[in-house]
Amino acid sequence: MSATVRRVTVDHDSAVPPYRQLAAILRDRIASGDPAPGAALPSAKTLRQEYGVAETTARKAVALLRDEGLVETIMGGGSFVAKH
Amino acid sequence: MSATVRRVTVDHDSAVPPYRQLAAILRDRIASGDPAPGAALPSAKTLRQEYGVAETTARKAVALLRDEGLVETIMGGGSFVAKH
DNA sequence: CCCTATTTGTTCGTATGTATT
DNA sequence: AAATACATACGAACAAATAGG
Repeated sequence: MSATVRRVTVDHDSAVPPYRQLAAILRDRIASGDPAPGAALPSAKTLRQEYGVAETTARKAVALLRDEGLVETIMGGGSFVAKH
Repeated sequence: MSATVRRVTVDHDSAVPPYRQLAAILRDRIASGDPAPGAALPSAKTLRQEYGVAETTARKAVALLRDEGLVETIMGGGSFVAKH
């Protein structure tokens, strides 16, 4: 019974663009409760470091989640997981 | 009875970001029937030249209209005024 | 209240990939 | 095959809002 290992990185050689991959990763993290509703997502700068993408790419990923209503952003404050 | 002259350019010193100004300009143009429904908007490159903004900024303006359902974009083809 | 660091918003320029014409 | 057009990425820069001491 070997557990399935899921790679949690961004693959720049994939057909799926990095910003969509990162959005998917963040969606999964939120679905698993980390970060929890009301809690902040990592900053764009942190996402850049953690996933090896440009800061602008990280922002684009978060913007996608914002458009989906999954997160709410406060300018200068951060992006937070929506509660409802 | 002097007609009101409306400036149709992007002001980089305005509080309103250029991409929003350009989106408003294009909205007005579409509302006035130019371009007409089904017709193509100027390309991002043309918008760059006509309004003095970066191509990426022009794309962001068009993306806004796309999100509003005002235009439809065909990759490699162009952006067209929605018909309904 | 002030100063500083952090964080998001936006722009620009450049480069590459992919689809259309 | 070539030119045009959209999609995406990266890096650098500055503004504006926020957070913390």
